[in-house]
Amino acid sequence: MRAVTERESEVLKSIVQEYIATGRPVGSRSFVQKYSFSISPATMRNIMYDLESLGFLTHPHTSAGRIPTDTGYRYFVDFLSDSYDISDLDYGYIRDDFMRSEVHLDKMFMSITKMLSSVSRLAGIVLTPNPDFTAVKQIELVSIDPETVLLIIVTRTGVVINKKIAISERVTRDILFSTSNILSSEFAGFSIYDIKTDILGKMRQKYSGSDEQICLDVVELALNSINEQDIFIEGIENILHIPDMIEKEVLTSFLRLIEEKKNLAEIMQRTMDSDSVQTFIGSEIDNSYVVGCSLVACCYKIGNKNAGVLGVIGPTRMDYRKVVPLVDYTGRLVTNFLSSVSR
Amino acid sequence: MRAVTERESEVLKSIVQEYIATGRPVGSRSFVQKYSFSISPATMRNIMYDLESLGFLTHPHTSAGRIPTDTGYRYFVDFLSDSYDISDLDYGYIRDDFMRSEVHLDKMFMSITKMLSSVSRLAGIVLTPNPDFTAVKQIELVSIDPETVLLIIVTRTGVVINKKIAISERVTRDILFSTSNILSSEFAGFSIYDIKTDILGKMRQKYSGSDEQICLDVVELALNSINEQDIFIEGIENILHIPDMIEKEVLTSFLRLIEEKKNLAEIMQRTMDSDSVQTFIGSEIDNSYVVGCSLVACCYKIGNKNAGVLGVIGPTRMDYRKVVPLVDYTGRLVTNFLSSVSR
DNA sequence: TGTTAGCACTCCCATATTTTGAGTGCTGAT
DNA sequence: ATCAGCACTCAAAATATGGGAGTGCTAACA
Repeated sequence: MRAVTERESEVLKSIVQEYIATGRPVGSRSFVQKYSFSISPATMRNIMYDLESLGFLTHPHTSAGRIPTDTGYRYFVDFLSDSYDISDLDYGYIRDDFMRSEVHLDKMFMSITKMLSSVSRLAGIVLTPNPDFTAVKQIELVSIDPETVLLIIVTRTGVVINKKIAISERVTRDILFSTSNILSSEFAGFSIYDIKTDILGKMRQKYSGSDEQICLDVVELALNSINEQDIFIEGIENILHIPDMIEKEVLTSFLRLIEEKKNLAEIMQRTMDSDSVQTFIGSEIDNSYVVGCSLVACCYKIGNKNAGVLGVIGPTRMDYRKVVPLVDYTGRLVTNFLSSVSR
Repeated sequence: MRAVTERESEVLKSIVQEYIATGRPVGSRSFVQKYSFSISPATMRNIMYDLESLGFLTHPHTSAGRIPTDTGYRYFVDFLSDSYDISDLDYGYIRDDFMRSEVHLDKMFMSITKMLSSVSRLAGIVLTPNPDFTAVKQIELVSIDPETVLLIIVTRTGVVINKKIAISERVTRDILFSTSNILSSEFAGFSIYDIKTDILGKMRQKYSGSDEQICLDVVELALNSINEQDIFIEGIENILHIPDMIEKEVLTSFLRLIEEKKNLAEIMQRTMDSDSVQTFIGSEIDNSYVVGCSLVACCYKIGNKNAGVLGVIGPTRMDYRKVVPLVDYTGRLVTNFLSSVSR
């Protein structure tokens, strides 16, 4: 497959933009006119034909204008879309709004989700931080009945995680207390990830044979089963006011997508490796069923580790030039906030 | 306004049933035929006319059949609908399914919500128990930094509630520890409600002037701010496959309803006073905006106090004969489960 | 060889027109 | 009270019709 020429690129870019703006198939004549191309409609048709052979465009029926394929959007987003500059969009008020919001972390994420949705006029989505990567501030063991111990972890971000642990052997309150102290002093400042991969091993040697050993084992088990990532979605009703979505197939795939939160979390996770905004267009989201929807997402960090993901879900025909910088900006905002709060 | 005659009742009942089944306005001729009424269509028209004057029926336009008004549905549900018998519907498998599910309470509620949605083919909804009414098993205070104490409450149902408390005055670990012990012994077995209304007052007298007094005050504050009721909703996409819902107004009001979880929780709360299944038809849900949606809900208990609410949301034209017993049955199921688990 | 005008053809779409069928409301007779 | 009969209504489906915006192709031109 041959490369795309300069002129073809330019045309493709304009076609995608035009289609994003109007939602109607783009035909040669009016398009040449509107965008003041200095070529005739006939030439435009030839270019369109070529772009179609290359897989970037298609038409709904013989005598209709062209619309972008998923591949076309992909090429547009990767190479052609010049995002608006943040400063042009004036997101200052977002920051102000945001800073006024409560310190409670869950509420913060909820308000971020709402904000993403209301600014983009699409659905906002936030995956809360993977606790593995947040630094532990304090850790505590509390006996709640003879066979159960409650493990409480307070993170630097102020989140409280608790996990019940079944404990078979008899462990006295004193042992719990001393283990708590040991854990707090040894774990403080490290992330759960560090603890699991590194610290626990060292401690096992250090305390082998002692009474506290028993506790260490179950604590490890408990740490491995921590899985407190939540997903927030807001603005579903925005989506329904979008004409593209009324097509039953599209709407169904959207709803199935957001209802299967577990699956959605996995999809979001794929962003975790990257530091920049990622777009998932149509079937790229989930090769099975998704039609007509796209996801724009990026990570936010705690410390210097990617901890969670936030973004926007909407129709494939969305204004990436605006959505991408919005997601980008919001990501940085959350990153900054979390680093200020977990200090 | 005069009373409804026997015959009118019978006709109304059949009309509502017919409309629930078909979704099409019920006209006199075909209706008389289908239901083998021994009257002529003309007479039927007269009856329909009367039912319309009474406010139970309406027509979409002059030459269309009749459809029930919200008042009509209300009358139907209150006086005319003979619910299916549980045994006819064979919900045994629900119980089996359910008993196989995990003991973790959140997961239990989630699976109940899913079950309600999949059996009714509508949206299932569960309001988790008001912690006020669940008995406290254990209570613990843990210092997490000089100005903050974490209050941990474990309920008999195994739910862990935690609440950060800002504490201004210097409180030593020892005082926290002894307060924890006092709280655990004094509170154990009582509900948070009991504690707030009764126990705390008595304790204040008992410990007035002591070091622990300081803690008691903040604990009271913390108890008052506990508000851990969650709402689970599942099966939203079921709703979209229902022809009644495609009307934009209906769909929007449905989505606005379920998106405003806080508001929805309040609506569900209204069921708390009653021990039987409640139906909210159309505007009864929320006198402002709701059109075409109904809520069928009932309470489940912990001990003998109504603790939470579960139910089904769907179009007003839903099959109450099936939905009502389903909700009823599920409520009992959850009640039984909770009493078995909190023993 | 790339560009373009011209032309035949296609097909959607909006609009109007007609037909059909299920319905109502009324009236006068039983 | 009940009901047959009839005129009337209206939505929805089926059927035209014209126009507009589009494509693809070809042949000529720079």
